[in-house]
Amino acid sequence: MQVPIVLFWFRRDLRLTDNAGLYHALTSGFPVLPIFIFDQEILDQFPSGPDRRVEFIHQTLSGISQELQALGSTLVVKYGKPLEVLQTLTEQCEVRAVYANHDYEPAAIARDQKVANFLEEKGIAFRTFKDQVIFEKKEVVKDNGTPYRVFGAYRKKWMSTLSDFYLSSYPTEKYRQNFLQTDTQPIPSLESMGFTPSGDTLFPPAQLPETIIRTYEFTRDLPALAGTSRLGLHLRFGTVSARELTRKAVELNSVWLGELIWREFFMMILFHFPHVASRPFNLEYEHMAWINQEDQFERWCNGTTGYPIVDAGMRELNATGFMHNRVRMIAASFLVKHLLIDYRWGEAYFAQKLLDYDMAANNGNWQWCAGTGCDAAPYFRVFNPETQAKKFDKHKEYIKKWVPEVGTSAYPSPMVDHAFSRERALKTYKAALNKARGIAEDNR
DNA sequence: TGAAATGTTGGGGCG
DNA sequence: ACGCCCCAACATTTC
Repeated sequence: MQVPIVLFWFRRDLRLTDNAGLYHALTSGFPVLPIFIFDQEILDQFPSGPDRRVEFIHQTLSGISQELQALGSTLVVKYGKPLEVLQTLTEQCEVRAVYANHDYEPAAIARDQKVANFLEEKGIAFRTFKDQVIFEKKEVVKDNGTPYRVFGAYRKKWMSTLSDFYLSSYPTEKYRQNFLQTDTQPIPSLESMGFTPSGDTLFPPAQLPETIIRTYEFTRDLPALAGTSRLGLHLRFGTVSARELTRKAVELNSVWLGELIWREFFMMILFHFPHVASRPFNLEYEHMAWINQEDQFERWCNGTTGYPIVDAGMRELNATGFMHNRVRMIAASFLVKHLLIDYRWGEAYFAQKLLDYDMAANNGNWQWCAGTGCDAAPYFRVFNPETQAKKFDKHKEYIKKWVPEVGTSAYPSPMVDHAFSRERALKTYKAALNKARGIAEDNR
């Protein structure tokens, strides 16, 4: 004898509070069975060994599972292909609907389309909701209905569209009794999915550091300070609510609010221009004659370029899965402009290493640095790594933390000359544009 | 959310 | 006294 239920499918929204899709599931009139699927096809591409992001998800799911257990319910966690897992579950249980939150990355959209087709065949509703952003898709577009390409204009419209309506929380905790009452199910171990625990179970806290946010614009560029929120990881996996953060940002600091709007800007860009996932937003830069020298890329990855601020950043990334935002810009600019290595190489490296990796933000910011992106830094803006270090790490506190041998014979000399590299970058970018425009004229 | 090159201004030394 | 030069400081332009 089976009771009809609905599923809530956790993806990038790993929290029980203020969760749009979960709220709608809990108020559907049917008991809710929450599920999470470790996507085997994605995880199998990852190298075996420790993976901090998988561990973070695993740890978070354990917490959710315990909370549900205390309510007499459970979280069902599976390791497999989403479609197959859903097929099995819909055979085992009488599922009336599947609830989830919107996911905007191209691969996620394709996955959800397949799931939607399957569920439709079975006569099961697939109900999805906006949750990870304040405004999605076409909610903030120009008056003529086309997407913005300039951040300042987008922000203005975003701000004028904002109202309390968009920021109010979904009171999921009021409906906790609507989880399906059932026995606890175990969560697959990291080992069973091909990973080994790293032994480091510490992650940045999911609370907004109010003091840091209040003074954000005065401290955000100083990598030696803890002057940034470090909430990227939590925004990525939905362990904080975007609505709650935005409410606080409105209250505390419009500059920091701007960072949240940048996040939505790049998500909007990826949604409307999915080609950016693999190609430059500005297609003229497909004509860039990247040098792409592997041994140079390796030195950048390892943090042995001979430019201390770049090396400090890369070593921080390699050691912790985090890099301070100012240093991300300097390191990215160096790879792209000084070494003339395709921004996609750097993008892929950050994707592999960053705990807070988010496709839209990573892609948007790399393209911003490379000058290939939407409303990007102009190509001729070339960071001087030494000037940047003097400005933002005057006393070399950050540099010495990550590059202790700086100033000794153990530290390499600069792998490329700044003045030379700068000139070379300017010439190469200009040549790419000339080529693109020449071809465009031929086609007329 | 640059940096470098070039241009302008104005104070002070000096003949 | 005055013009000239130097050059730092600041502003503008260019990449």
